[in-house]
Amino acid sequence: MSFREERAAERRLNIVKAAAKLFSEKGYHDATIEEIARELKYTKGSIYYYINSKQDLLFQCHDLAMNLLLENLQKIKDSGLPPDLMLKEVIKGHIETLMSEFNLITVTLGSDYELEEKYSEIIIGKRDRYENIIAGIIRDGIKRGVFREVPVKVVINLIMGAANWIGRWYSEDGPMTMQEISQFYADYLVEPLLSQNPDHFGTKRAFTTCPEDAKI
Amino acid sequence: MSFREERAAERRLNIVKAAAKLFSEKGYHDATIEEIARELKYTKGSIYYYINSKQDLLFQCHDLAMNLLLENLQKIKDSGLPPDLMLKEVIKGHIETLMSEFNLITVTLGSDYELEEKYSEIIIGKRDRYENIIAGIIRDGIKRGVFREVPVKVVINLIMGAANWIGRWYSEDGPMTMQEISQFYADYLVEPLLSQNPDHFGTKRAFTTCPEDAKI
Amino acid sequence: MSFREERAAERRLNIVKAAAKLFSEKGYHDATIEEIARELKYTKGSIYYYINSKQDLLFQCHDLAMNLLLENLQKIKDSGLPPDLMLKEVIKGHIETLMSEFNLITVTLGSDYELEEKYSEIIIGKRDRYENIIAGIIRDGIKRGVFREVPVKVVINLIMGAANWIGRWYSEDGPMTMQEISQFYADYLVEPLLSQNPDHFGTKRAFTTCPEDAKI
Amino acid sequence: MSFREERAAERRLNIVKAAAKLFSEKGYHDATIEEIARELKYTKGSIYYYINSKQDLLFQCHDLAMNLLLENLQKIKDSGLPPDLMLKEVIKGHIETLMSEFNLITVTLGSDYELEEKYSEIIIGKRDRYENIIAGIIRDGIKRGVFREVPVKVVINLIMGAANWIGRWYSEDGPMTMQEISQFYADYLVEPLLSQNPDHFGTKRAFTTCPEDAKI
DNA sequence: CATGAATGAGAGTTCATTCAT
DNA sequence: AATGAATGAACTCTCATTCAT
Repeated sequence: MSFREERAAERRLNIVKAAAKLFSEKGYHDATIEEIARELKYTKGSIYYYINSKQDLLFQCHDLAMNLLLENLQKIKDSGLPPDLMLKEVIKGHIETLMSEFNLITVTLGSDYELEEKYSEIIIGKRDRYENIIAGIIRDGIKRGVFREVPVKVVINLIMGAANWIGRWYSEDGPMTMQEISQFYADYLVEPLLSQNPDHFGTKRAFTTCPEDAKI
Repeated sequence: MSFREERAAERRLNIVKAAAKLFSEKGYHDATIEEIARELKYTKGSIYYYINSKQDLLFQCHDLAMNLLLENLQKIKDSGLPPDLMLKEVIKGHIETLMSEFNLITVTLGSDYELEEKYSEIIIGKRDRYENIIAGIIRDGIKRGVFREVPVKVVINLIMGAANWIGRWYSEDGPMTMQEISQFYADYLVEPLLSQNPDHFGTKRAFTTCPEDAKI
Repeated sequence: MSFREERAAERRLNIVKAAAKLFSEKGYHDATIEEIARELKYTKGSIYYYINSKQDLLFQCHDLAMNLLLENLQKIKDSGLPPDLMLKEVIKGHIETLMSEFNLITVTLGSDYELEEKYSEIIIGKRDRYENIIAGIIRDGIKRGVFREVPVKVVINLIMGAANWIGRWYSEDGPMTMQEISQFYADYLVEPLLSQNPDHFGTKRAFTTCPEDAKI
Repeated sequence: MSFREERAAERRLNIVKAAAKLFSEKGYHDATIEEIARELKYTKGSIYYYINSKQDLLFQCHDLAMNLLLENLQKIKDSGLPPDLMLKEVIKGHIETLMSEFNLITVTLGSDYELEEKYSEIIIGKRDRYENIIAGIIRDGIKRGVFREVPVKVVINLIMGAANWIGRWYSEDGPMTMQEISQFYADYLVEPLLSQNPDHFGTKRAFTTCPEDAKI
């Protein structure tokens, strides 16, 4: 990549981040190209030298966010931890990526309908990959007897929902740090998955048995 | 209420529901008043005979949704069930209200920034009331030794996040019915709260101890 | 006129007066039929039983005002006073009618363009009649040597302008009463017209001689 | 000011003048932005590149007009003429500015209520300044014995009213030129103010004595 | 590269007017 | 005689996008 291309790439990234910030603050529609430009001390016209359209900008936010999440997930998957600890790391990593790249991810977790189909297909593809990797970890845990039999996809959605919601209420001024919260979430959300060994104590678990065909 | 007033009220409700449907499908901004009107075979102008503004319509969606949730919650609170069962009912009730009035709630759970301050104040007030009632139930459970000591608000947010996310992925064609899902969520999300009696078995719970000042 | 017709006529008049009030307060465009109706505790629909259109209402304000002015003028013209005193009475009468029917006249003196041609023709006709009567008085004064030779129409416009403007600034709380003001205006505006007898004193009047063809 | 800024400023001025023309012809409400654009062969959208709102446009008309009047007044005030001649110049200058910037001033003299408060405050401020300067001239004349004792503010309003009305009736095809008219007005309106020396001739002035507390 | 300028499609909103009841 | 309901035409304003310079 030549010097010029590099500089252009850097600017493009800045624009995406500025867009993410504004999209996340005011929503896709209420953030105008003008504002994004102003944020970077560009003019409206200049922005269009680097981007194709506002949609494109939104897509790039989504894409960047998914890439970050996937990258983080891959690292954890390669760590060789046992399934329960690995899943906890996944949850913690998800939450921490989420909060460290707040704007970016807020955009991603915002409504879907804003993204045109040709873009949304790509993003949905990555999201599926993300969830499938996690599903793999859980299924592995089940196979190895660490986790109970559960409807895997449902559990993933439950976990993702809980985690994704954090951006809605978390405040730095609250009594818990981000690390404490992510740890708490990880513990809270993995616990019900654990298959407590019936040999050791006769716990009657509250969970209804999972319908056979729901073990997705 | 006279016959005419009744009919007017009914129409107003229809308009709110149609708006909710479109807001939920395409987002607040992309749904136009014209479309809402078309949905009901009204003209754009006629809509304005019943409403004050598009914002007003959005507010009414939010308000209606919160009222439904509060109403349902109140019933459960008055049921006299023990805390763990009551909390499960709360979760099930939340999810089922959510899914039975899908459009309405999808709107509500969408981005906040769309609602102007004068409206959002009211909605936030109701949301706080809702969460405070649930907090009361959990605190009661803790006091009675049914639940462990936990950061109450964090738990509520965790639960709400998990539950609210369902609208994003649930499909009627999936392998689990709404009832099965809500039951599963209730069980899954209440389980980590239960204080398992240490006399009966020496379970080592995974939870980190909750920071003293976070026991909100 | 039957009882019914009489009542209808009365209502029509009330509507015109309410309209005048609002037109005068907020201007023709910013006053809505709805407001006019509300003022009278009617509904928008009912108003249309009595009037044809908003324009019609505006026209009736104009017409009513002109009739009042003409009526008053006629009385003075018939009084047989000498020209200078008569002109003073005209000015005082004009101002007092103007201020006693404040709303009505404010409307009339507002911009013309609001009145559609078919209506404005009628009003302009009456205005011309009004001015012609006054012109007659002045010309008579000139003929009788009481007034100097002046461009009559210009003088009338000067006088009307000064008088009509009063509505813009007069406040009941001011130091002068309406009567004092109208008297002051009458004196001030007639004085320069008086032909001071050159036999008695050699006043060099400031007035340039009036161009012959301007003695309209 | 760069070349570009200069051109932009010029366009803005053109837009204001075009707006003034249409406002003056059809009234603020009946003149549409579309028409203003058409007048300048712009598109509706382009107009909004230069202005903020229609109100803004109206305000700028008012403001420009007041600035012209104030500028003109200042020049006369600095001329060092004796009070009577100075006042005549003021009247002539007022009328001539008025007629040379006909559209602009017609807008200004039109109804007030059209201007929103935040704007009207500014304009009223300037109008007050204008009237106060004239009041100063008259008071000076009174102090120096050139003018009689009169209620100053009332006289100013009388004069302004007479002058402002000219726009309503003046036609270039009439028998008097603008200069002749403005001279006539100046003479006519100043004459009753002059304190004719009672030593030279025993004129009995028609004026009622001015109420003591009205000598504002 | 950058930008001022221009555009046009469309959105929300208002309101005089009509009409069935 | 009165009114709730409905309508449609018009208007202001916004903004993503384009383009000449």
